[in-house]
Amino acid sequence: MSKFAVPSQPAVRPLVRVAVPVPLSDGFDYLWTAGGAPPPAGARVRVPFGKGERVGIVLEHPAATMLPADKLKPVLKRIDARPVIGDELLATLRWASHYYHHPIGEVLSHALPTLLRKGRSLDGPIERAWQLTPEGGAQPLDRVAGRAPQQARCLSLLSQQPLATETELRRAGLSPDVVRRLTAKGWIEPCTPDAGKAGSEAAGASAGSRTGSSGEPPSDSGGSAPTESAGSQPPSPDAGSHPPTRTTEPLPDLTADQTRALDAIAATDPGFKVFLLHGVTASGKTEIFLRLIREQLDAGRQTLLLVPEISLTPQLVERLSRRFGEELAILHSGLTDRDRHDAWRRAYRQQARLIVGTRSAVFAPLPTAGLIIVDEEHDPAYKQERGFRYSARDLAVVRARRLGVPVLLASATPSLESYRNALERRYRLLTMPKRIGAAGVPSVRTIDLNMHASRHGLSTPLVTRIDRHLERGDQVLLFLNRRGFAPVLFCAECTVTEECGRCDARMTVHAGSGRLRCHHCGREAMLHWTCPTCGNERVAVGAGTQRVSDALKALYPDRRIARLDRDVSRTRGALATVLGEVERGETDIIVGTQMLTKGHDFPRVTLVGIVNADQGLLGTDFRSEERLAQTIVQVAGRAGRRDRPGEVVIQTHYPRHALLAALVDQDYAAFAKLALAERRLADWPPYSHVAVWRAEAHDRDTVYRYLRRIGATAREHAEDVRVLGPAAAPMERLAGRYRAQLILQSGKRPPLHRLVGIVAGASRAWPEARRVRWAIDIDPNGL
DNA sequence: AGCACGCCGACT
DNA sequence: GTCGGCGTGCTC
Repeated sequence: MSKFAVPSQPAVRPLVRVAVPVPLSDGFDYLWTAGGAPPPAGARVRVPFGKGERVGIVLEHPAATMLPADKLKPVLKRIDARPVIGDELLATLRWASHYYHHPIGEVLSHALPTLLRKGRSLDGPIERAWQLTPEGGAQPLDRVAGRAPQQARCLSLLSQQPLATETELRRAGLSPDVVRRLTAKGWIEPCTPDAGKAGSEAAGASAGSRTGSSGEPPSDSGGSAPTESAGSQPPSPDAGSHPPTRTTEPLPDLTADQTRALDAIAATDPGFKVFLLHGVTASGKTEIFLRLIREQLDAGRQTLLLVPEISLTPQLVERLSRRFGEELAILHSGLTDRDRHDAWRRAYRQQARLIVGTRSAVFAPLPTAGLIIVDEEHDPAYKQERGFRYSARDLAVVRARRLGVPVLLASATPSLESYRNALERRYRLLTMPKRIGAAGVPSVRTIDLNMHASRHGLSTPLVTRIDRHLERGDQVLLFLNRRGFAPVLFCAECTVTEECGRCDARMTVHAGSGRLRCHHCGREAMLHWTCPTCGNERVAVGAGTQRVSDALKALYPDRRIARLDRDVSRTRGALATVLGEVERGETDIIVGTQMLTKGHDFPRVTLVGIVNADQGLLGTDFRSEERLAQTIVQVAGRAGRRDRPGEVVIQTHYPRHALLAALVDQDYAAFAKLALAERRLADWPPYSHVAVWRAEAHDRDTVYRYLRRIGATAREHAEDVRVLGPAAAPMERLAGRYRAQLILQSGKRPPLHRLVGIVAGASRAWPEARRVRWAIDIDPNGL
């Protein structure tokens, strides 16, 4: 009778709590009726959900449920015998779901490649790819053809494309036997399919027709009982032999800085530890990575290397592929579902021991992790800006802690968050202040635009310097973070500029195509120079990359001038073509945007001009100065890498600005300390923690009605949390929607997270919440 | 998020 | 008389 009575049923039917990929709840309870032990946490199951069925992931096995018995449905079937998501990753993802206030089902589905999300089996063959070895490439085809025509055909095929997959070879009518014989001779070798493809795309070559189709049965999804093929299990650390990896090139000698950094890492106790490697451009950070990765491979452990964008780092991928060949797996959004599935499973099966990828690769399976590296850790691309708004860099640290492995954050321009952690000894700071070679640190100076007029973005002193460097036969790089011809189309008569109409933004003039384009929503319109209201001739004010490169062509008709921005790189292969021409010295001046600051090095460039630094100085955001400093230092780092001294000039109306002064007179570390002092005074991150509550709708009132209610509720419950707003987002209208935000700020995380949890829980039931698109952004990149 | 049900306008 | 608009509610 008492509520403490022991349940009379001796055996309760087991329950499983399942994460289903819907933006709701922390899991749905189901019955396990199939007998035997229910699937373990991290394994996929197919469950009835609403009218249909979904693939979910088992979270736990609760002893009891709040749900009335008549609502409980049984699990339809088990998909995996073993977890697809191991305990460590599952725990990290549950933590992330909580920390970023995002539903667990969606968080978990982010961690899996599409095919696994849909229920595709873990088992099944992984397609291999083959490429020519140098010896294979050197074989005279006609001689081979005399004795082994099939082998010759295979060699010929592989000389026409960088690699071929098993399917492609089979389609070409080449038997596995031919492939085996050629491998035995050392004329061809297996390689990483995705690496070769990334490389070949970067080289402008077509990767051919290998999409979608596969040699695997198309629908083994969720089918029969899971097979127990050995390959699908996470093997013990030393299962299988370590395939020999190619080291065709001798290891380069280390600089004193590199040796010191590596020694410092080697000298620390094993286990979790965060290193911040602050190495100036060209100080040889990559070689540090390579040595550390090699060490892990030799110990049979996996390394995860995160990079901001694969497509911009073909050089790195190529270098990794050369050194680590078959042990490399690449994960990024540009892969086909099929390739991603394969790469993911190679990591899961430990056939891949080096996993390189962008943001979402932080969720890669790492059954024998030994090290995590985050390259360019300051890069905003690590933050996902929609849906599940996580920071891959921060999650890398969280994951490393749980894995008990070291994590290396590296950058020439560390984020202020990481830098502060290093200064306060929570992270171990490793510095590499010197460049490899004799080039030394470039000289940096400003050009005061108040004293020197600029035409088409170019001031006389800048042009003078360009002259000098060109005459010496050197290359010039001009950086301008603005595409198109001009950002403003202005009528002097009406004093009116052409606006987007859907956004609070001006239309950018694209003179080449004779169009106006909104860079925020993509809207396009015809470009008419005559003003529609008064008929006056309008003028283009300001300069974009197109205008600057046009002006340079007029100024230097005999020089080869190239432009690189998103407009150019949209054309397939154009990025690689332009970069290749610059690299080979076939270009004299390269003008471009952000794209130039990432990944690629330009060894012949001796002058870097920053056409306009002022946009960043006038930014509204607490992070805009940090971003500008990072951009300037990164682009400056492209100059004079080898034996030639580099020169950097910055055009600005604010040459006395303290930030620029710090960068000109000293270095990034000096800037960072200055910027941190300002952040502390203003109580911005990393000295406070911020969550932004964003909302948007077609109607302005709807947005504010919602956010005012969020604000009121937040203020009601706020303890140690400041609630600011609601206020308009920096661009209030974007693509026809009104956007506003509420800022929650606190010196401590726990009260902030508690408050966000309370308000989020309450607000989900409000009718106001249904009328807006809303999101909670923890640790926002910007406001 | 999907997907249903449900109650009010312009069409064959 | 129907097709279909999206408001509201539900998913173990």
